[in-house]
Amino acid sequence: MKPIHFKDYLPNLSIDCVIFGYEHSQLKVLISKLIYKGDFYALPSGFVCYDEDTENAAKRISRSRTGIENLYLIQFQVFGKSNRNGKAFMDKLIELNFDKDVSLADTTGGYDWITSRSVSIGYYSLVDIKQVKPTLSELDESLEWYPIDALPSMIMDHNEIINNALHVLRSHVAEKLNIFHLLPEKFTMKDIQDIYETILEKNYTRTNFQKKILELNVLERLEKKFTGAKNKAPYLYRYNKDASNPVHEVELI
Amino acid sequence: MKPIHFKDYLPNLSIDCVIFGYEHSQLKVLISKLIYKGDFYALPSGFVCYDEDTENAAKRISRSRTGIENLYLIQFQVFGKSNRNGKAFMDKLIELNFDKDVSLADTTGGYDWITSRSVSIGYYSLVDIKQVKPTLSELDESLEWYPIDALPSMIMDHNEIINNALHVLRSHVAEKLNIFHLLPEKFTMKDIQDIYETILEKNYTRTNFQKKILELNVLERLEKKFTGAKNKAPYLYRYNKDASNPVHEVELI
DNA sequence: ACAAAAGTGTTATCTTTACACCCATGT
DNA sequence: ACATGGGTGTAAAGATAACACTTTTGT
Repeated sequence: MKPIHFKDYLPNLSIDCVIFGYEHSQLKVLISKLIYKGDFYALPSGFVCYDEDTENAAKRISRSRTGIENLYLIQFQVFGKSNRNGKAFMDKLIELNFDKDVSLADTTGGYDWITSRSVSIGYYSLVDIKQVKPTLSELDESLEWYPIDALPSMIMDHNEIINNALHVLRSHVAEKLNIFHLLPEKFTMKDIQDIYETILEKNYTRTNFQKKILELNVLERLEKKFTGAKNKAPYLYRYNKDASNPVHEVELI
Repeated sequence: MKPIHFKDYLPNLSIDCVIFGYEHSQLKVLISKLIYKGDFYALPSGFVCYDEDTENAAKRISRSRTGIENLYLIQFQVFGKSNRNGKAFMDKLIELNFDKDVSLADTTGGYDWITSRSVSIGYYSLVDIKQVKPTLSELDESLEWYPIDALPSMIMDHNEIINNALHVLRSHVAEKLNIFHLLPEKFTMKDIQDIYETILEKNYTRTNFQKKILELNVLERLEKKFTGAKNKAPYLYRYNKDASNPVHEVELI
Protein backbone atom coordinates (compact mmCIF):
# COMPACT_ATOMS: atom_id res chain seq x y z
CA MET A 1 0.00 0.00 0.00
CA LYS A 2 1.00 3.61 -0.55
CA PRO A 3 1.89 5.35 2.69
CA ILE A 4 -1.29 7.36 3.20
CA HIS A 5 -1.33 8.97 6.62
CA PHE A 6 -4.61 7.56 7.84
CA LYS A 7 -4.33 9.28 11.19
CA ASP A 8 -5.04 12.61 9.44
CA TYR A 9 -8.51 11.42 8.46
CA LEU A 10 -11.78 10.84 10.27
CA PRO A 11 -12.14 7.09 10.78
CA ASN A 12 -15.07 5.06 9.44
CA LEU A 13 -16.14 7.88 7.13
CA SER A 14 -15.60 8.18 3.41
CA ILE A 15 -16.68 10.32 0.51
CA ASP A 16 -17.83 8.96 -2.83
CA CYS A 17 -18.16 11.29 -5.79
CA VAL A 18 -20.41 10.68 -8.76
CA ILE A 19 -19.20 13.12 -11.39
CA PHE A 20 -21.65 13.54 -14.24
CA GLY A 21 -20.77 14.82 -17.68
CA TYR A 22 -22.70 15.05 -20.94
CA GLU A 23 -21.52 14.28 -24.45
CA HIS A 24 -23.01 12.95 -27.71
CA SER A 25 -26.51 12.69 -26.25
CA GLN A 26 -25.24 10.55 -23.41
CA LEU A 27 -25.04 11.13 -19.69
CA LYS A 28 -21.67 9.89 -18.48
CA VAL A 29 -19.92 9.20 -15.18
CA LEU A 30 -16.21 9.56 -14.48
CA ILE A 31 -14.86 6.20 -13.31
CA SER A 32 -11.38 5.01 -12.52
CA LYS A 33 -9.88 1.61 -13.12
CA LEU A 34 -7.38 0.71 -10.43
CA ILE A 35 -3.77 -0.16 -11.22
CA TYR A 36 -4.16 -3.64 -9.77
CA LYS A 37 -4.85 -6.82 -11.64
CA GLY A 38 -8.50 -7.86 -11.56
CA ASP A 39 -10.48 -5.08 -13.31
CA PHE A 40 -11.41 -3.04 -10.26
CA TYR A 41 -13.56 -0.07 -11.24
CA ALA A 42 -14.28 2.59 -8.66
CA LEU A 43 -15.77 6.02 -8.11
CA PRO A 44 -13.42 8.86 -7.17
CA SER A 45 -13.39 8.42 -3.40
CA GLY A 46 -11.50 9.57 -0.38
CA PHE A 47 -11.56 10.52 3.26
CA VAL A 48 -12.22 13.63 5.30
CA CYS A 49 -9.37 15.40 7.06
CA TYR A 50 -9.92 16.28 10.70
CA ASP A 51 -9.91 19.98 9.90
CA GLU A 52 -11.80 19.80 6.63
CA ASP A 53 -15.50 20.27 5.88
CA THR A 54 -17.06 17.17 4.32
CA GLU A 55 -18.11 19.32 1.38
CA ASN A 56 -14.55 20.55 0.91
CA ALA A 57 -13.32 16.97 1.02
CA ALA A 58 -15.71 16.14 -1.81
CA LYS A 59 -14.55 19.25 -3.68
CA ARG A 60 -10.91 18.27 -3.20
CA ILE A 61 -11.51 14.72 -4.42
CA SER A 62 -13.53 15.82 -7.44
CA ARG A 63 -11.15 18.63 -8.28
CA SER A 64 -8.08 16.43 -8.11
CA ARG A 65 -9.55 14.15 -10.79
CA THR A 66 -11.15 16.78 -13.03
CA GLY A 67 -8.97 19.87 -12.60
CA ILE A 68 -12.13 21.97 -12.21
CA GLU A 69 -12.01 24.56 -9.44
CA ASN A 70 -15.60 25.37 -8.61
CA LEU A 71 -17.76 22.47 -9.57
CA TYR A 72 -21.43 22.20 -8.83
CA LEU A 73 -21.61 19.74 -5.96
CA ILE A 74 -24.63 18.26 -4.19
CA GLN A 75 -24.69 15.93 -1.20
CA PHE A 76 -27.35 13.41 -2.08
CA GLN A 77 -27.30 10.41 0.27
CA VAL A 78 -25.50 8.69 3.10
CA PHE A 79 -24.71 4.99 2.76
CA GLY A 80 -24.61 3.73 6.32
CA LYS A 81 -25.31 0.00 6.38
CA SER A 82 -23.38 -1.65 9.19
CA ASN A 83 -21.95 -4.27 6.83
CA ARG A 84 -20.62 -1.64 4.44
CA ASN A 85 -16.83 -2.10 4.19
CA GLY A 86 -14.09 -2.82 1.68
CA LYS A 87 -13.15 -6.26 2.98
CA ALA A 88 -14.45 -8.38 0.10
CA PHE A 89 -12.94 -5.97 -2.41
CA MET A 90 -9.60 -5.79 -0.60
CA ASP A 91 -9.25 -9.54 -0.12
CA LYS A 92 -9.92 -10.15 -3.79
CA LEU A 93 -7.39 -7.47 -4.73
CA ILE A 94 -4.75 -9.00 -2.49
CA GLU A 95 -5.48 -12.51 -3.68
CA LEU A 96 -4.98 -11.48 -7.31
CA ASN A 97 -1.98 -9.21 -6.78
CA PHE A 98 0.16 -10.20 -3.80
CA ASP A 99 1.60 -13.10 -1.90
CA LYS A 100 -0.24 -13.71 1.34
CA ASP A 101 2.89 -12.60 3.16
CA VAL A 102 2.81 -9.12 1.69
CA SER A 103 -0.68 -8.47 2.98
CA LEU A 104 0.20 -9.74 6.42
CA ALA A 105 3.26 -7.55 6.42
CA ASP A 106 1.16 -4.44 5.85
CA THR A 107 2.54 -1.97 8.35
CA THR A 108 0.75 1.17 7.24
CA GLY A 109 -2.57 0.10 8.70
CA GLY A 110 -4.03 0.38 5.22
CA TYR A 111 -5.62 -3.04 5.29
CA ASP A 112 -7.55 -2.38 8.49
CA TRP A 113 -8.51 1.08 7.32
CA ILE A 114 -10.00 -0.13 4.05
CA THR A 115 -11.66 -3.25 5.41
CA SER A 116 -13.35 -1.76 8.46
CA ARG A 117 -16.83 -0.36 8.46
CA SER A 118 -17.25 2.79 6.40
CA VAL A 119 -20.14 5.23 6.35
CA SER A 120 -20.04 6.92 2.98
CA ILE A 121 -21.37 10.36 2.12
CA GLY A 122 -22.41 10.50 -1.51
CA TYR A 123 -21.91 13.68 -3.53
CA TYR A 124 -22.75 14.19 -7.15
CA SER A 125 -21.44 16.92 -9.37
CA LEU A 126 -22.26 18.27 -12.80
CA VAL A 127 -19.38 19.38 -15.00
CA ASP A 128 -18.77 20.62 -18.50
CA ILE A 129 -17.15 17.49 -19.88
CA LYS A 130 -15.01 19.52 -22.30
CA GLN A 131 -13.36 21.37 -19.43
CA VAL A 132 -12.34 18.21 -17.64
CA LYS A 133 -8.77 16.96 -17.90
CA PRO A 134 -9.03 13.54 -16.26
CA THR A 135 -6.07 13.32 -13.89
CA LEU A 136 -4.97 9.91 -12.68
CA SER A 137 -4.30 9.42 -9.02
CA GLU A 138 -1.39 7.16 -8.08
CA LEU A 139 -3.84 4.25 -7.80
CA ASP A 140 -5.55 4.79 -11.15
CA GLU A 141 -4.63 2.89 -14.26
CA SER A 142 -7.27 4.84 -16.20
CA LEU A 143 -9.91 7.46 -15.52
CA GLU A 144 -12.62 7.57 -18.12
CA TRP A 145 -16.16 8.62 -18.91
CA TYR A 146 -18.68 5.78 -19.03
CA PRO A 147 -22.21 6.21 -20.38
CA ILE A 148 -24.76 5.77 -17.62
CA ASP A 149 -26.26 2.80 -19.44
CA ALA A 150 -22.93 1.04 -20.03
CA LEU A 151 -21.25 1.07 -16.65
CA PRO A 152 -18.73 -1.56 -15.68
CA SER A 153 -19.30 -3.72 -12.64
CA MET A 154 -17.80 -1.76 -9.78
CA ILE A 155 -16.28 -2.39 -6.38
CA MET A 156 -18.30 -2.44 -3.17
CA ASP A 157 -21.66 -0.69 -3.60
CA HIS A 158 -20.46 1.85 -6.15
CA ASN A 159 -22.98 0.74 -8.77
CA GLU A 160 -25.76 1.26 -6.25
CA ILE A 161 -24.36 4.68 -5.35
CA ILE A 162 -24.43 5.73 -8.99
CA ASN A 163 -28.00 4.52 -9.42
CA ASN A 164 -28.98 6.45 -6.37
CA ALA A 165 -27.23 9.59 -7.63
CA LEU A 166 -28.96 9.25 -10.97
CA HIS A 167 -32.33 8.97 -9.31
CA VAL A 168 -31.72 12.10 -7.26
CA LEU A 169 -30.30 13.93 -10.27
CA ARG A 170 -33.48 13.20 -12.23
CA SER A 171 -35.71 14.65 -9.57
CA HIS A 172 -33.46 17.70 -9.22
CA VAL A 173 -33.37 18.27 -12.97
CA ALA A 174 -37.14 18.20 -13.07
CA GLU A 175 -37.48 20.87 -10.42
CA LYS A 176 -34.35 23.01 -10.48
CA LEU A 177 -32.54 24.74 -13.28
CA ASN A 178 -29.21 22.99 -12.80
CA ILE A 179 -28.38 21.31 -16.11
CA PHE A 180 -26.45 24.37 -17.26
CA HIS A 181 -23.54 23.06 -15.26
CA LEU A 182 -23.25 20.24 -17.80
CA LEU A 183 -22.81 22.70 -20.67
CA PRO A 184 -20.15 25.17 -21.77
CA GLU A 185 -20.79 28.85 -21.15
CA LYS A 186 -22.56 29.29 -24.48
CA PHE A 187 -25.02 26.76 -25.82
CA THR A 188 -27.96 26.40 -28.15
CA MET A 189 -31.55 25.61 -27.33
CA LYS A 190 -31.08 22.21 -28.91
CA ASP A 191 -28.26 21.45 -26.47
CA ILE A 192 -30.59 22.08 -23.54
CA GLN A 193 -33.40 20.06 -25.02
CA ASP A 194 -31.07 17.13 -25.73
CA ILE A 195 -29.91 17.09 -22.12
CA TYR A 196 -33.41 17.17 -20.73
CA GLU A 197 -34.51 14.42 -23.07
CA THR A 198 -31.51 12.27 -22.22
CA ILE A 199 -31.70 12.62 -18.46
CA LEU A 200 -35.47 12.46 -18.08
CA GLU A 201 -35.93 9.98 -20.93
CA LYS A 202 -38.78 12.00 -22.38
CA ASN A 203 -39.34 13.79 -25.65
CA TYR A 204 -40.37 17.40 -25.92
CA THR A 205 -41.75 19.17 -28.94
CA ARG A 206 -39.12 21.60 -30.06
CA THR A 207 -41.26 24.73 -30.33
CA ASN A 208 -42.99 24.39 -26.99
CA PHE A 209 -39.78 23.49 -25.24
CA GLN A 210 -38.16 26.66 -26.50
CA LYS A 211 -41.03 28.79 -25.26
CA LYS A 212 -41.06 27.20 -21.83
CA ILE A 213 -37.35 27.67 -21.28
CA LEU A 214 -37.34 31.24 -22.56
CA GLU A 215 -40.29 32.11 -20.30
CA LEU A 216 -38.08 31.40 -17.32
CA ASN A 217 -36.15 34.55 -18.23
CA VAL A 218 -32.83 33.18 -17.11
CA LEU A 219 -31.20 32.95 -20.53
CA GLU A 220 -29.41 35.73 -22.28
CA ARG A 221 -29.61 35.51 -26.07
CA LEU A 222 -26.23 36.04 -27.69
CA GLU A 223 -24.91 35.90 -31.24
CA LYS A 224 -25.86 33.19 -33.72
CA LYS A 225 -23.85 30.03 -34.07
CA PHE A 226 -22.79 29.37 -37.64
CA THR A 227 -21.88 25.73 -37.88
CA GLY A 228 -21.60 25.49 -41.64
CA ALA A 229 -24.79 23.44 -41.81
CA LYS A 230 -27.13 24.39 -44.59
CA ASN A 231 -29.89 25.69 -42.35
CA LYS A 232 -30.82 28.68 -40.25
CA ALA A 233 -28.16 29.32 -37.62
CA PRO A 234 -29.43 28.88 -34.06
CA TYR A 235 -28.87 31.49 -31.38
CA LEU A 236 -26.39 30.91 -28.61
CA TYR A 237 -27.56 31.49 -25.07
CA ARG A 238 -25.86 32.08 -21.76
CA TYR A 239 -27.29 31.23 -18.36
CA ASN A 240 -27.83 34.36 -16.34
CA LYS A 241 -29.28 33.74 -12.91
CA ASP A 242 -29.49 37.46 -12.26
CA ALA A 243 -31.89 37.92 -15.14
CA SER A 244 -35.34 39.41 -14.67
CA ASN A 245 -37.14 36.37 -13.31
CA PRO A 246 -36.79 35.38 -9.66
CA VAL A 247 -37.94 31.81 -10.39
CA HIS A 248 -35.09 29.41 -9.73
CA GLU A 249 -36.11 26.36 -7.79
CA VAL A 250 -39.41 25.61 -9.44
CA GLU A 251 -40.96 22.76 -11.36
CA LEU A 252 -39.96 23.34 -14.93
CA ILE A 253 -40.61 20.62 -17.34
CA MET B 1 -21.32 12.47 33.12
CA LYS B 2 -23.34 9.29 32.84
CA PRO B 3 -21.17 6.28 32.06
CA ILE B 4 -21.96 5.88 28.36
CA HIS B 5 -19.67 3.35 26.73
CA PHE B 6 -18.32 5.50 23.97
CA LYS B 7 -16.10 2.77 22.63
CA ASP B 8 -19.23 1.01 21.31
CA TYR B 9 -19.96 3.89 18.96
CA LEU B 10 -18.45 5.20 15.74
CA PRO B 11 -16.35 8.23 16.62
CA ASN B 12 -16.93 11.69 15.15
CA LEU B 13 -20.35 10.73 13.87
CA SER B 14 -23.73 11.58 15.33
CA ILE B 15 -27.39 11.36 14.44
CA ASP B 16 -29.85 14.21 14.91
CA CYS B 17 -33.55 13.53 14.64
CA VAL B 18 -36.16 16.12 13.74
CA ILE B 19 -39.47 14.55 14.73
CA PHE B 20 -42.45 16.34 13.24
CA GLY B 21 -45.98 16.17 14.58
CA TYR B 22 -49.14 18.05 13.75
CA GLU B 23 -51.78 19.43 16.13
CA HIS B 24 -54.21 22.37 16.23
CA SER B 25 -53.19 23.64 12.79
CA GLN B 26 -49.57 23.76 13.84
CA LEU B 27 -46.53 21.83 12.71
CA LYS B 28 -44.52 20.87 15.79
CA VAL B 29 -41.11 19.45 16.61
CA LEU B 30 -40.24 17.23 19.56
CA ILE B 31 -37.53 18.93 21.61
CA SER B 32 -35.91 18.05 24.88
CA LYS B 33 -34.73 20.37 27.61
CA LEU B 34 -31.68 19.00 29.37
CA ILE B 35 -31.59 18.38 33.10
CA TYR B 36 -28.76 20.85 33.58
CA LYS B 37 -29.04 24.45 34.65
CA GLY B 38 -28.90 26.90 31.79
CA ASP B 39 -31.93 26.17 29.53
CA PHE B 40 -30.26 23.81 27.09
CA TYR B 41 -32.73 22.71 24.40
CA ALA B 42 -31.73 19.91 22.04
CA LEU B 43 -32.96 17.59 19.34
CA PRO B 44 -33.15 13.87 20.11
CA SER B 45 -29.62 12.85 19.21
CA GLY B 46 -27.26 9.95 19.58
CA PHE B 47 -24.49 7.89 18.11
CA VAL B 48 -24.16 4.93 15.79
CA CYS B 49 -23.09 1.55 17.18
CA TYR B 50 -20.32 -0.23 15.30
CA ASP B 51 -22.69 -2.98 14.20
CA GLU B 52 -25.72 -0.78 13.56
CA ASP B 53 -27.00 0.76 10.33
CA THR B 54 -27.15 4.56 10.53
CA GLU B 55 -30.83 4.34 9.70
CA ASN B 56 -31.43 1.91 12.54
CA ALA B 57 -29.58 4.23 14.89
CA ALA B 58 -31.96 7.03 13.89
CA LYS B 59 -34.90 4.63 14.36
CA ARG B 60 -33.64 3.62 17.80
CA ILE B 61 -33.17 7.23 18.90
CA SER B 62 -36.56 8.35 17.60
CA ARG B 63 -38.33 5.30 18.96
CA SER B 64 -36.83 5.64 22.42
CA ARG B 65 -38.32 9.13 22.73
CA THR B 66 -41.68 8.53 21.03
CA GLY B 67 -42.47 4.89 21.71
CA ILE B 68 -43.42 4.46 18.05
CA GLU B 69 -42.14 1.29 16.41
CA ASN B 70 -42.16 1.93 12.68
CA LEU B 71 -41.94 5.62 12.11
CA TYR B 72 -41.57 7.23 8.72
CA LEU B 73 -37.93 8.26 8.60
CA ILE B 74 -36.02 10.19 5.94
CA GLN B 75 -32.32 11.01 5.84
CA PHE B 76 -32.27 14.60 4.65
CA GLN B 77 -28.81 16.16 5.07
CA VAL B 78 -25.32 15.75 6.46
CA PHE B 79 -23.87 18.53 8.60
CA GLY B 80 -20.14 18.23 8.11
CA LYS B 81 -18.48 21.57 8.81
CA SER B 82 -15.02 21.02 10.29
CA ASN B 83 -15.77 23.36 13.18
CA ARG B 84 -18.93 21.48 14.13
CA ASN B 85 -18.51 20.24 17.70
CA GLY B 86 -20.10 20.50 21.13
CA LYS B 87 -17.29 22.40 22.83
CA ALA B 88 -19.00 25.76 23.27
CA PHE B 89 -22.16 24.03 24.48
CA MET B 90 -20.28 21.72 26.85
CA ASP B 91 -18.12 24.45 28.35
CA LYS B 92 -21.17 26.58 29.05
CA LEU B 93 -22.92 23.61 30.61
CA ILE B 94 -19.96 22.83 32.85
CA GLU B 95 -19.51 26.47 33.81
CA LEU B 96 -23.12 26.73 34.96
CA ASN B 97 -23.36 23.33 36.64
CA PHE B 98 -20.04 22.08 38.01
CA ASP B 99 -16.89 23.10 39.79
CA LYS B 100 -13.96 23.29 37.44
CA ASP B 101 -12.48 20.29 39.24
CA VAL B 102 -15.36 18.03 38.34
CA SER B 103 -14.91 18.62 34.64
CA LEU B 104 -11.19 18.06 34.83
CA ALA B 105 -11.81 14.87 36.77
CA ASP B 106 -13.99 13.44 33.95
CA THR B 107 -12.74 9.91 33.57
CA THR B 108 -15.35 8.55 31.19
CA GLY B 109 -13.94 10.38 28.21
CA GLY B 110 -17.32 12.05 27.82
CA TYR B 111 -15.89 15.54 27.64
CA ASP B 112 -13.58 14.72 24.76
CA TRP B 113 -16.29 12.76 23.01
CA ILE B 114 -18.79 15.59 23.10
CA THR B 115 -16.36 18.39 22.34
CA SER B 116 -14.52 16.84 19.43
CA ARG B 117 -15.53 17.24 15.83
CA SER B 118 -18.84 15.62 14.93
CA VAL B 119 -20.28 14.97 11.51
CA SER B 120 -24.03 14.75 11.97
CA ILE B 121 -26.50 12.88 9.81
CA GLY B 122 -29.89 14.55 9.90
CA TYR B 123 -33.06 12.46 9.79
CA TYR B 124 -36.58 13.73 9.94
CA SER B 125 -39.66 11.72 10.78
CA LEU B 126 -43.39 12.24 10.60
CA VAL B 127 -45.52 10.84 13.39
CA ASP B 128 -49.11 10.85 14.52
CA ILE B 129 -48.73 13.16 17.49
CA LYS B 130 -51.55 11.43 19.36
CA GLN B 131 -49.69 8.13 19.31
CA VAL B 132 -46.54 9.57 20.81
CA LYS B 133 -45.82 9.09 24.49
CA PRO B 134 -42.84 11.39 25.01
CA THR B 135 -40.32 9.38 27.01
CA LEU B 136 -37.58 11.24 28.85
CA SER B 137 -34.03 9.98 28.57
CA GLU B 138 -31.87 10.19 31.66
CA LEU B 139 -30.56 13.56 30.47
CA ASP B 140 -33.96 15.11 29.73
CA GLU B 141 -35.74 17.40 32.14
CA SER B 142 -38.63 17.68 29.68
CA LEU B 143 -39.51 16.48 26.20
CA GLU B 144 -42.16 18.57 24.51
CA TRP B 145 -43.72 19.60 21.22
CA TYR B 146 -42.82 23.09 20.07
CA PRO B 147 -44.59 24.81 17.19
CA ILE B 148 -42.23 25.31 14.27
CA ASP B 149 -42.65 29.08 14.53
CA ALA B 150 -42.01 29.23 18.28
CA LEU B 151 -38.86 27.20 18.77
CA PRO B 152 -36.53 27.86 21.66
CA SER B 153 -32.92 28.78 21.05
CA MET B 154 -31.12 25.47 20.84
CA ILE B 155 -27.65 24.05 21.40
CA MET B 156 -25.03 23.82 18.68
CA ASP B 157 -26.58 24.08 15.21
CA HIS B 158 -29.85 22.39 16.10
CA ASN B 159 -31.94 25.39 15.03
CA GLU B 160 -30.25 25.29 11.64
CA ILE B 161 -30.86 21.55 11.39
CA ILE B 162 -34.57 22.05 12.03
CA ASN B 163 -34.79 24.81 9.43
CA ASN B 164 -33.07 22.55 6.98
CA ALA B 165 -35.41 19.67 7.76
CA LEU B 166 -38.41 21.94 7.34
CA HIS B 167 -37.17 23.09 3.97
CA VAL B 168 -36.73 19.52 2.77
CA LEU B 169 -40.07 18.48 4.26
CA ARG B 170 -41.81 21.23 2.29
CA SER B 171 -40.37 20.08 -0.98
CA HIS B 172 -41.21 16.46 -0.20
CA VAL B 173 -44.78 17.31 0.79
CA ALA B 174 -45.26 19.13 -2.49
CA GLU B 175 -44.17 16.13 -4.54
CA LYS B 176 -44.86 13.00 -2.52
CA LEU B 177 -47.92 11.81 -0.68
CA ASN B 178 -46.33 11.56 2.73
CA ILE B 179 -48.40 13.74 5.05
CA PHE B 180 -50.59 10.80 6.01
CA HIS B 181 -47.90 9.82 8.47
CA LEU B 182 -48.82 12.92 10.48
CA LEU B 183 -52.43 11.78 10.86
CA PRO B 184 -54.24 8.98 12.66
CA GLU B 185 -55.48 6.07 10.58
CA LYS B 186 -58.82 7.73 9.87
CA PHE B 187 -59.09 11.40 9.00
CA THR B 188 -61.31 13.86 7.22
CA MET B 189 -60.63 15.83 4.06
CA LYS B 190 -60.39 18.96 6.17
CA ASP B 191 -57.58 17.40 8.21
CA ILE B 192 -55.55 16.87 5.04
CA GLN B 193 -56.25 20.33 3.71
CA ASP B 194 -55.25 21.90 7.02
CA ILE B 195 -51.94 20.10 6.99
CA TYR B 196 -51.13 21.10 3.44
CA GLU B 197 -52.05 24.69 4.15
CA THR B 198 -49.99 24.76 7.32
CA ILE B 199 -46.85 23.18 5.91
CA LEU B 200 -46.87 24.86 2.52
CA GLU B 201 -48.29 28.15 3.84
CA LYS B 202 -50.79 28.33 1.01
CA ASN B 203 -54.56 28.34 0.85
CA TYR B 204 -56.57 25.98 -1.28
CA THR B 205 -60.21 26.28 -2.20
CA ARG B 206 -62.02 23.52 -0.40
CA THR B 207 -63.95 22.04 -3.31
CA ASN B 208 -61.05 21.88 -5.74
CA PHE B 209 -58.73 20.52 -3.11
CA GLN B 210 -61.12 17.67 -2.40
CA LYS B 211 -61.34 16.79 -6.07
CA LYS B 212 -57.59 16.81 -6.56
CA ILE B 213 -56.91 14.56 -3.60
CA LEU B 214 -59.67 12.11 -4.49
CA GLU B 215 -58.43 11.91 -8.08
CA LEU B 216 -55.22 10.39 -6.76
CA ASN B 217 -57.25 7.30 -5.91
CA VAL B 218 -55.27 6.51 -2.80
CA LEU B 219 -57.99 7.21 -0.27
CA GLU B 220 -60.63 4.80 0.85
CA ARG B 221 -63.87 6.47 1.89
CA LEU B 222 -65.17 5.09 5.19
CA GLU B 223 -68.08 5.94 7.48
CA LYS B 224 -69.09 9.48 8.37
CA LYS B 225 -67.70 11.27 11.37
CA PHE B 226 -70.43 12.69 13.60
CA THR B 227 -68.85 15.35 15.79
CA GLY B 228 -72.02 16.82 17.23
CA ALA B 229 -71.55 19.99 15.22
CA LYS B 230 -74.71 21.30 13.61
CA ASN B 231 -73.63 20.67 10.07
CA LYS B 232 -73.28 17.87 7.56
CA ALA B 233 -70.97 15.14 8.85
CA PRO B 234 -67.80 14.72 6.80
CA TYR B 235 -66.59 11.35 5.58
CA LEU B 236 -63.62 9.69 7.15
CA TYR B 237 -60.90 8.42 4.84
CA ARG B 238 -58.08 5.96 5.14
CA TYR B 239 -54.85 6.04 3.15
CA ASN B 240 -54.56 2.99 0.96
CA LYS B 241 -51.40 2.91 -1.09
CA ASP B 242 -52.54 -0.28 -2.83
CA ALA B 243 -55.54 1.50 -4.26
CA SER B 244 -56.22 1.67 -7.97
CA ASN B 245 -53.86 4.47 -8.89
CA PRO B 246 -50.14 3.80 -9.34
CA VAL B 247 -49.30 7.49 -8.85
CA HIS B 248 -47.28 7.91 -5.68
CA GLU B 249 -44.29 10.16 -6.10
CA VAL B 250 -45.78 12.84 -8.27
CA GLU B 251 -46.34 16.56 -8.03
CA LEU B 252 -49.62 16.94 -6.27
CA ILE B 253 -50.59 20.36 -5.13
C1' DA C 1 -86.83 26.77 9.69
C1' DC C 2 -82.16 27.98 9.97
C1' DA C 3 -77.09 28.28 10.28
C1' DA C 4 -73.00 25.94 9.30
C1' DA C 5 -70.14 23.17 6.86
C1' DA C 6 -69.78 19.08 3.46
C1' DG C 7 -70.30 17.25 -1.11
C1' DT C 8 -71.21 17.83 -6.26
C1' DG C 9 -71.50 20.08 -10.67
C1' DT C 10 -70.78 23.82 -14.07
C1' DT C 11 -68.50 27.50 -16.23
C1' DA C 12 -64.66 30.57 -17.03
C1' DT C 13 -59.81 30.99 -17.20
C1' DC C 14 -55.33 29.67 -17.68
C1' DT C 15 -51.85 26.28 -19.32
C1' DT C 16 -50.21 22.94 -22.28
C1' DT C 17 -49.90 20.69 -26.68
C1' DA C 18 -49.97 20.19 -31.60
C1' DC C 19 -48.83 22.04 -35.68
C1' DA C 20 -48.90 25.53 -39.42
C1' DC C 21 -46.06 28.97 -41.17
C1' DC C 22 -42.17 31.74 -42.24
C1' DC C 23 -37.05 32.49 -42.01
C1' DA C 24 -32.16 31.88 -42.52
C1' DT C 25 -28.38 29.01 -44.23
C1' DG C 26 -25.21 26.45 -47.47
C1' DT C 27 -25.22 23.73 -51.59
C1' DA D 1 -34.11 27.07 -56.17
C1' DC D 2 -34.22 23.88 -52.59
C1' DA D 3 -33.55 21.03 -48.56
C1' DT D 4 -32.79 21.51 -43.70
C1' DG D 5 -33.49 22.90 -39.36
C1' DG D 6 -34.57 27.32 -36.41
C1' DG D 7 -37.93 30.82 -34.69
C1' DT D 8 -42.77 32.57 -34.06
C1' DG D 9 -47.76 32.43 -33.90
C1' DT D 10 -52.29 30.28 -33.35
C1' DA D 11 -55.94 27.24 -32.38
C1' DA D 12 -57.45 22.99 -30.11
C1' DA D 13 -57.32 20.28 -26.03
C1' DG D 14 -56.68 19.73 -21.33
C1' DA D 15 -56.09 21.22 -16.56
C1' DT D 16 -57.11 24.50 -12.89
C1' DA D 17 -59.72 27.86 -10.40
C1' DA D 18 -63.91 30.14 -9.06
C1' DC D 19 -68.24 29.62 -7.44
C1' DA D 20 -73.20 28.32 -7.55
C1' DC D 21 -76.05 24.76 -5.92
C1' DT D 22 -77.59 20.91 -3.12
C1' DT D 23 -77.26 18.02 1.07
C1' DT D 24 -76.82 16.91 5.81
C1' DT D 25 -76.54 17.94 10.65
C1' DG D 26 -78.02 19.96 15.35
C1' DT D 27 -80.46 23.65 17.40
